[in-house]
Amino acid sequence: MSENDMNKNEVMMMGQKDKQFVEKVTAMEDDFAQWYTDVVKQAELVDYGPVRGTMIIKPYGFAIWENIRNELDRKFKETGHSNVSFPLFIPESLLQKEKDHIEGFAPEVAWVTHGGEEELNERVCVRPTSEVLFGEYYAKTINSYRDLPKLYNQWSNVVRWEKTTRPFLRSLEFLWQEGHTCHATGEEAEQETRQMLDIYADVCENYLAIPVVKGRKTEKEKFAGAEYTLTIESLMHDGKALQSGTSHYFGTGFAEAFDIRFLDENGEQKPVHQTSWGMSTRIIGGLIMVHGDNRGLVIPPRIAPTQAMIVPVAQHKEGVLDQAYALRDQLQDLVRVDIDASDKMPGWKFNEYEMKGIPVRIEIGPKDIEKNQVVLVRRDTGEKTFVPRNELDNRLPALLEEIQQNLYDKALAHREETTTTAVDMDEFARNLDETPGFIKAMWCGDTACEEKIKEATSATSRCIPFEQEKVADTCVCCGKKAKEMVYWAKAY
RNA sequence: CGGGAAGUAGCUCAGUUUGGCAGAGCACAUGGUUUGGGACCAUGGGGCCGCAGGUUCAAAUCCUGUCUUCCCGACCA
Repeated sequence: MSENDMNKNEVMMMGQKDKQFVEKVTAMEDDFAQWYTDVVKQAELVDYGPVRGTMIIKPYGFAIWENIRNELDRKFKETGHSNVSFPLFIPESLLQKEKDHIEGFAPEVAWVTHGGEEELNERVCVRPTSEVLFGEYYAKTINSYRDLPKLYNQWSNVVRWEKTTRPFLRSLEFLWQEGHTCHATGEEAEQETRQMLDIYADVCENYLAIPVVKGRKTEKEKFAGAEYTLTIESLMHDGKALQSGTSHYFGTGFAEAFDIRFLDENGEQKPVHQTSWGMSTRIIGGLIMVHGDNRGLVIPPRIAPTQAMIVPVAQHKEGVLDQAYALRDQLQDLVRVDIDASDKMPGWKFNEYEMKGIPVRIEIGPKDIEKNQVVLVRRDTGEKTFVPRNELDNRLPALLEEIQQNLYDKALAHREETTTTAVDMDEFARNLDETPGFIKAMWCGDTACEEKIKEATSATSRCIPFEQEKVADTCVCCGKKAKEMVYWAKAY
């Protein structure tokens, strides 16, 4: 079943009464960008801040971020990393120290020029990322091989003065984590780079139910100042790609610029080998665009702040609320369950929690109490099942797992359906137009071809996947001998 | 940064053409009746008409500037 068919069916399933609801959210087939904006607002994830491009992350949006954060943080700590907090400001002279780095970020840093009324001797920027702060600190504090490895991470906000902005996908300020590590050898640093990418992929696939392609960025797309950048790329519902997490290997480039040296076992001065890696609130944008539908958000159970919402029906009737609360008490050690006992109409609540993407709704009313059952309604398929109370402890967690798996399977199927191969530019352009998604195509390794492809189609190289596959012998653009297979797509 | 659209109650918008008392629906509060897909009746509260100038006896309305949001493009590791 194609995505379009699925959407039509979903709309049909809504029935007559929900037409007014549909008007609240633009249909994704009509205008995907508007659909995204509508969902973000209607699901109460964010509001806009007073400065252009800034956002207020509301309780529900932040709860989702907290769950993602907790999962990542747990894995960082399991792999030996420590959390720290570095300053918000970077003096200009420090930012200038690594040439490629400053060139990459200069166009989008925010500068502070005054403290109160007084002009500063040296202006300071608000961190767009913190490599230089960590670099300067490591230079002061690392002396011996015994100080290595240094495995630091920080959860912070950063500022990049973007021209156009959208909630989560591109905002002037965003939340993320940035890991910065130093190692005695290149091999160890490269292992770290890969390890962190694998953690990002794990969280994406197993918690957010977002399938990813792992690979390396081209020279053109890599991080400013890195030796190479590893990335996980995911595919949104509209066929555009989202860079979902990156892990950079710096070699000794920053160490040399910042003079981060250590004495090894033989008493020799050596530069450290570094990495940095980050994942941001941008991934929430990915979550919305991978799983969402015309009724709003769909949150995968493992990351959902509320996994099941109890909606009492005819709650004014004797015993209904008591039973509903008893149900919550019964379930709350098993799943993240909540109850809406407000005096809103049940239909209002149904729509509200569908908009918020809560994986399962549990209805309990007089008829259910009489039959000693509840009604479970899946958010992903809309399917209703009647479940005896004494089976609920087993069936509910099982259903949540099933939903989690189904969301991943659906997202993967969509990616597979829209991933095509192209051997020449005609086919490339046709695929991009007819089945927007990833295009697998061979590349000669020349940046000029990348630029040409971007100019002609507005698609960019997303990554050189670790899992290579030879789809032709020659470069899709210039026809010369191909070096490697690259995933291409229009990107966010 | 270019092109387009918009900003009036918490939300969606009417009113702007042709200057003359600040409006509706939803939401909110109170009371009552309701409750298996966005209930109903009654009463009530809520406004710097984005902001700053200007024109005028009089500005939501006309003029200038500016800020913000949305869509498209350019830019963006």
